[in-house]
This record gives sequence, structure tokens and C-alpha cells, in this order.
Amino acid sequence: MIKISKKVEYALIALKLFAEKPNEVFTSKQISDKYNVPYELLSKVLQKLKKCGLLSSSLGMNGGYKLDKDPDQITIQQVISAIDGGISLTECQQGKTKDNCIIFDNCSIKDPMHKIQNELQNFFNKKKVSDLV
Amino acid sequence: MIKISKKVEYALIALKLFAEKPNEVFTSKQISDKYNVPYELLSKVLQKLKKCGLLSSSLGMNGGYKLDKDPDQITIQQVISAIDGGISLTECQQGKTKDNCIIFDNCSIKDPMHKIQNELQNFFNKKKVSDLV
DNA sequence: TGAAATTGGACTAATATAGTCGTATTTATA
DNA sequence: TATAAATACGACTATATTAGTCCAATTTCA
Repeated sequence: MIKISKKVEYALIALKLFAEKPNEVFTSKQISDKYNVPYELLSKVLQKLKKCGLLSSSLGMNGGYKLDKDPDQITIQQVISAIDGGISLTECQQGKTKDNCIIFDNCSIKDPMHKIQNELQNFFNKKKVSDLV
Repeated sequence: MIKISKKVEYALIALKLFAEKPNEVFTSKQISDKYNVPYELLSKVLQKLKKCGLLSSSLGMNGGYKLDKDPDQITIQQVISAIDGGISLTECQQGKTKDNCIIFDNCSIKDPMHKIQNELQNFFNKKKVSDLV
């Protein structure tokens, strides 16, 4: 089953909120309450979004996160990469070697799958957070 | 990480072989030997491909599988559906209800994700087994 | 100084995927 | 007609991934 992870889901839900209220600061707690999403998990997700430059944060009381980019410049692909390490249709498609795949050497679909994977990344590169609003 | 399952991978490897030698009969054993793929697992995969009409089979000695459709009429989407039950970006996208998702009611991205999912299915509907050859 | 916030690491639980095993049935052929 | 080779099918185990939790440190405002 091809699917996105809950983490990415939570990231997109949060990013949509940020996109709707740009420049506004939200805490992890506020967002987890509003959407009934596990607080600790969401916190980690927001931290990752910060690390890759999509959000900025301020520490301490009255702290929180705010959007650090235009919603129409944040791609779903970026989010998937930040949270889950990107799209890799098959294991052998990203830096991984034969160690991870018993059929690496006589795999007949390596190259065509690589092409499809590129197109798929392109697909998610065209999808923006602003498309969710 | 967005990825396809090993089962789908094995299905595509097998289908590519069938597509290259149409009308030729291959046994599960032959294919698993040729590509070094687990025999029992591949067998199940081929059985599923048969059930959905992509392959036909003959029992007993000298039996095996052969292609039952044109390779350019078999979509990757069909294969994913047959083996893994299709693409469902989020759990709530296919017949599943709120039971499966704690945030079902106040999920803000349900609808836009549904749209993206449709486009994604479209994407894999355009990819044919013949594209792998 | 205390409350509320981010940060980060370690851990557990739950689920999904991958792979294995055993057995029944069918069929060509020696 | 016995045997070997094949599909068919269900139950099971092992492994990996994902989801979620817990704990402690640090920062900052009031």
C-alpha cells in the first residue's frame, strides 16, 4: 500500500494552519489540542520542519513556531524529505547498495523504476502547501 | 518513506519477463531461480496476478503461468491494486472511516489529499508494464 | 523563581511487511 | 499406475517500520 506516514500528515496539517495565518506564532501544544494530534509526536515533527528551514522557532515562554517561507514555495516533496527522508520507490534508489537488496545485481527493473521515481518526485515537487489551503 | 512493497517489485519483475516473451509459459520456480527471489513469496504474488486476470495458469506437470493480456494494457496501478490493495495516501481515503483515524472529524487536509491521491492514481494508471521493457 | 515553551534522546507498543512451512490437488509421463 | 512437478491455499513466524510515550535539559518571559 502506497501511503504517506502519519508524521507527514501531521506536518501538512500544521503547515496548512501556518499558511492560513502567516506571521502568527503557534505552540506545539496549541496545534496538538486544535487537531487532536499526539503532542510529543507533533513536537518532533515541528522540530524537523524547523531544521530544514520551513519554520522558525522561539524558545521559552511565549515561544512557539512560525512559518519561515511562502506557502507557495513549500513543496510536499520538501515536507516528505524533511520528515521521512524522501521518496524511494525501491530501496536501491537512494544511496543504498546491494547490501539492502538480495536481487540487486540481476534486478531487471532497476532503471525503469528509477525513471518512474524521478517523475514521482517531480509530481510531489509541483504540489505546494498553498494547494492545501 | 513512500515506497512500493517487495511483492509489487517481484510482480513487476515477473511481468516484465512475461512481457518480453509473450505466449511463453514460466513456472514460479523458474522465475524465482532466474531473479533470486523467494519462491513461496513469488508464488503467492503470481497467484494474485492470476486472480485479477493478468496471468493465466495451468496445473500439474509442465504447468505454469503465462501472460493473459497485452503488456501495454497492464497498468502499474492495476498491479499495485492486485497485490497490495491499491494506493491510499492516507487511511481515510478508502472506505475506511473515523474508526481508523483519531483526527477524522477535524482533519483539515482530508479533501485536498483526496485530490492529490486521485492524481497519483492517474499517474500510475498511465504507467504500463510495457514501459518497463 | 516558576511556568511554559523548545530541544533531544531513549524507549515501548503497535502494525505492516517479508518470508516460511505444510499440505492438498492437478497433470504429464515413464 | 506411481511418481515427480506444478499450482493453490492457509497458517504461521520473523523482521522492520511506524507510531507513540517518557524523561530530562535548556531557554525565556513575567
